[in-house]
Amino acid sequence: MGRGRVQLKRIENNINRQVTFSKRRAGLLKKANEISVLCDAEVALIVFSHKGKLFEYATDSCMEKILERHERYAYAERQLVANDSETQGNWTIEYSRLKAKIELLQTNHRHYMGEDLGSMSLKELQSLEQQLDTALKTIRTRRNQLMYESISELQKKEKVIQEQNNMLAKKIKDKEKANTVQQAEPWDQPNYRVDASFLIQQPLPTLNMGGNHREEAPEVGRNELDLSLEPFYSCYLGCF
Amino acid sequence: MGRGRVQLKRIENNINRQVTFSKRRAGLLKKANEISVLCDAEVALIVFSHKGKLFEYATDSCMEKILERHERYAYAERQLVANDSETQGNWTIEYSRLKAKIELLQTNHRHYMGEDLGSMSLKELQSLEQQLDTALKTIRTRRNQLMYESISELQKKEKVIQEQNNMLAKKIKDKEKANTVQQAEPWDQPNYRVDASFLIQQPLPTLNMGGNHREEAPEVGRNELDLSLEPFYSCYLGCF
DNA sequence: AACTATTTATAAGA
DNA sequence: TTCTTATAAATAGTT
Repeated sequence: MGRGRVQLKRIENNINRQVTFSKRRAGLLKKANEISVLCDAEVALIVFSHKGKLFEYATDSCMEKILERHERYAYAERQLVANDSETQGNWTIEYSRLKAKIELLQTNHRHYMGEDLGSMSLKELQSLEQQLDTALKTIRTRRNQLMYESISELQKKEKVIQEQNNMLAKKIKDKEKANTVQQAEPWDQPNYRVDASFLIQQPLPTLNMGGNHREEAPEVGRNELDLSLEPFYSCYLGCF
Repeated sequence: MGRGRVQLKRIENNINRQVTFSKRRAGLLKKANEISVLCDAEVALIVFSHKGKLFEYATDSCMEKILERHERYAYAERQLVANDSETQGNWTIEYSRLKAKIELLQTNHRHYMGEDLGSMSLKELQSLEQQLDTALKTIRTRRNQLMYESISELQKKEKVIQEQNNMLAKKIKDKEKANTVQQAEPWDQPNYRVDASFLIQQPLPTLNMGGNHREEAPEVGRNELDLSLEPFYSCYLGCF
């Protein structure tokens, strides 16, 4: 169905594979629904993309019900030999089934956690790598947003403080002037002016936190933070 | 696809319904296989005919594996549904199920913690890596939140500094006054400047938050945080 | 089950 | 992603 014949083998081109997947997934789900409705059948369809995203369809949106029905069937087939109706045997069988299930779940989970990877195919490993990559991108985007907002806030604050400092300096200067008028002498000292300037002369901190950290969270307790604002802000002056 | 259009509703004629079911079932299974192969997807398809007969397709003939994977995805939803579905069932069985679920949860958790990874296949390893990346994102988001809170703290601190500035100004004023009274020349003293400068000369804390730790969450109580913001934020300078 | 007339699905290209 | 279009496929009705 298309402009060219389709070879029934994996599409190597990444883009094409993804596009084809989207289209065929839609088609498959549609047809699953159609046969379900037209023929009064019960259908459960589960599709995991190469990247691990889940898509599913189930008649009447009742996936669990169908899966359980299937499980019963599959189990019955496995136990081709007769069970004595609803007696103790059932319990034992059920128990065995659950036990097997647990084992499978445990194995799967172990793999998700990064254990027992020896049995994974290259395909599977590639899939995992892709998913992690995407997630990482999203996180970084969000972090950047948050950082940007924080910086904006800081810049605003910086302005306010700076103005206040200026005001303060000016006030002192005025005072000095008044003094001069009264006393003349001492205010002529060159140092006097300098004395007030400390208000805006902030030491630029040398920080070693730049770039390469990968840690999740700072281990620093919140309430013991040294909130010296000046150096903090100064860090960012060069960033914009 | 045929000589007439299809109404998306149950085919009432029994024969027609059965025939259509056969045809469409074959088509559906074929397409399920195609998307699986072409797009490297993992597909599970379960179809129960109106009469209850089971037909199924699973990528690599590994139905159980795919169903388990699905179960992991839908676990949260499952928990909601699971309770109703088997209330009447054997208590012992129900108990076994619950036990199994608990076990699964525990296993999953262990995996998320990074334990017991030894048995994973390459494919499985890939999958796990993706999950970890996602976790990493979440963690970083949380860190951003913490940073935001730190900023709030900074703002509070800012207030304190302002007050200190005010104090300083007042001090200067007093000094000046005293000086005037004494007529001396205290302003030439090198110490004068230094005396006031304490207000802005904060020790720069040396923080080890930079890079290589991998702990998920700081075990430090929030109220004990060292809020020295400067180095903390500087961590990010390299990130933009 | 086979056979087609048609409808659908979809590969490519934009 | 979405739309368009040429074609391949699927399939409804028929035999």
